Amino acid sequence: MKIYNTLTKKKEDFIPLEPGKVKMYVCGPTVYNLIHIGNARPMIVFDTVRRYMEYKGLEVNYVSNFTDVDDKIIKKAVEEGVEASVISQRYIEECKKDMAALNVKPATMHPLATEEICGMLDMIGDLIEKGYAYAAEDGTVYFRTRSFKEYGKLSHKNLDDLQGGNRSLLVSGEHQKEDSLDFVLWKPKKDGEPYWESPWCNGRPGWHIECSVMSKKYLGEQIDIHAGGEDLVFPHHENEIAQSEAANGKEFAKYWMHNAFLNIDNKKMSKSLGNFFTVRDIAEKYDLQILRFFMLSAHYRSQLNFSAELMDAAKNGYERILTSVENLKYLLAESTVDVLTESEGEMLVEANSFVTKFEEAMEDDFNTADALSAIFELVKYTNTQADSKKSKEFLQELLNKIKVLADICGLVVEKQAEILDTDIEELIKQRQEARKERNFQRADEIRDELLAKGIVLEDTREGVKWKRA
RNA sequence: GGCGCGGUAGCCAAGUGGUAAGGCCCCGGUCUGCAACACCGUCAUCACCGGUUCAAAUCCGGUCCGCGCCUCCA
Repeated sequence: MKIYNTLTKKKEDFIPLEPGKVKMYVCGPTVYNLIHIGNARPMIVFDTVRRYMEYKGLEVNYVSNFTDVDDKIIKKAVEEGVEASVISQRYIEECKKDMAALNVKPATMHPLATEEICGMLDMIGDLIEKGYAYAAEDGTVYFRTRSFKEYGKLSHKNLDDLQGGNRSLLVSGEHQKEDSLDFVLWKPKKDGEPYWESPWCNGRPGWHIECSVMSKKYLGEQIDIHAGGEDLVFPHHENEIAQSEAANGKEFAKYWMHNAFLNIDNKKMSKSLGNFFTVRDIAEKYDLQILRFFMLSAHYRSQLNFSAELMDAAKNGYERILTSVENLKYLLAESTVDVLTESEGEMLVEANSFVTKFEEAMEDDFNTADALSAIFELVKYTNTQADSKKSKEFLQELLNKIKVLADICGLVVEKQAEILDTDIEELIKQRQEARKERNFQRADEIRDELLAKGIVLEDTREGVKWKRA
């Protein structure tokens, strides 16, 4: 299994610190609103990474936080006149609903920043003691960036460029820093803000320290994979490395994975451009499985563009897989042969080549676009070979293969048993009778009537099938 | 200014040395009362220029175009 490592800018063989086990930390969202579709990309991508690893028999300890203390949360709380925790709790619940709809597995652990303050105070104290951090007059604690010799190794920046290039960005209140590159570990509260007591001042943590602390607490001082959106490379992940490695004295994460951004109609998504979509917005128009399929149709490290046209194309592609699965289930019920024949055995060997292709794609830095193409080839093979004369065992094997591969991608391809309203059932029966009598006008009327109710009929060789539009 | 990424068919997207996967959309056909589904078939020489090589979309140099990050946006 190869993983592209931002740290080394190379694809590397994945070797877990502990054989058979994976410690993985994925930076989660700040919960001040419903999550947007950009937030969904890392969730889907890294959930797929996790699923593939589990498929390969690795035990994945997957930790993903919710940042529940932050300026934006406080701002929203002030606007609504409620406690910050009301806002964060609300959006954590909503986020979990969206994740479930996207078929993103819950993390092994979803820690909250506000519940890990003690650990943060410990780590900050430790950093001060070791000379990596200092408290300013007003109680703000800063990390002494230049004291960490390897600072910049992840984002491949050198400190002098950073300082020189950003001198103009120095803002007021920064004068108390020893160096403009220093970043905040702990900051004083302002009026009306939530705060915690600390040796330096009543205040709250900086953003970066929480991930260092939660990662350490739930996964240990050294982890296998740390992941997130590419915008987090600098400064967030760079700062995490500085904090963790300075405090723990050992390499923090072996592999750093970053997904590229999702654009909307070729522009960066932003509220001011009016092209901002929450996952909930998309759910009104599409089954979220289609969004997941769409996200996996490109490599996670390439920029992906979102548009209604592309979602419609994704819908059609995704349904091609569903149709094949439905057909297999139908044939399975029709088949009267139980045992696999020799020629069917040979066909399964051929079908297996698509499974191999799928795995090879995933082994190569999780090339989901290529992996999906392997599923399509398997689907094509299935559509060509499967018919009601084949044995149940053969059909079941094909069905299993498709389901297993789709499940690695987190795609649900089996519609849940839907219950027909009795009047719909009755209409379908009436239409069949009309067709028998070659009263096609009546048959079409009924079909249109059902279509108006969102029921699409298909007269296949195997009988009448229906689905919701 | 610094660092980095990308330009492959109408659209999306794999492929990083040996004569272009897959999906969507068109078009022709089979099946079908029709439609839908499915199947068969058709559809590109890989931004441009030059170089290396027996051989390049794939390596090197240049040009044009698009994009990202550079202190809290996934």
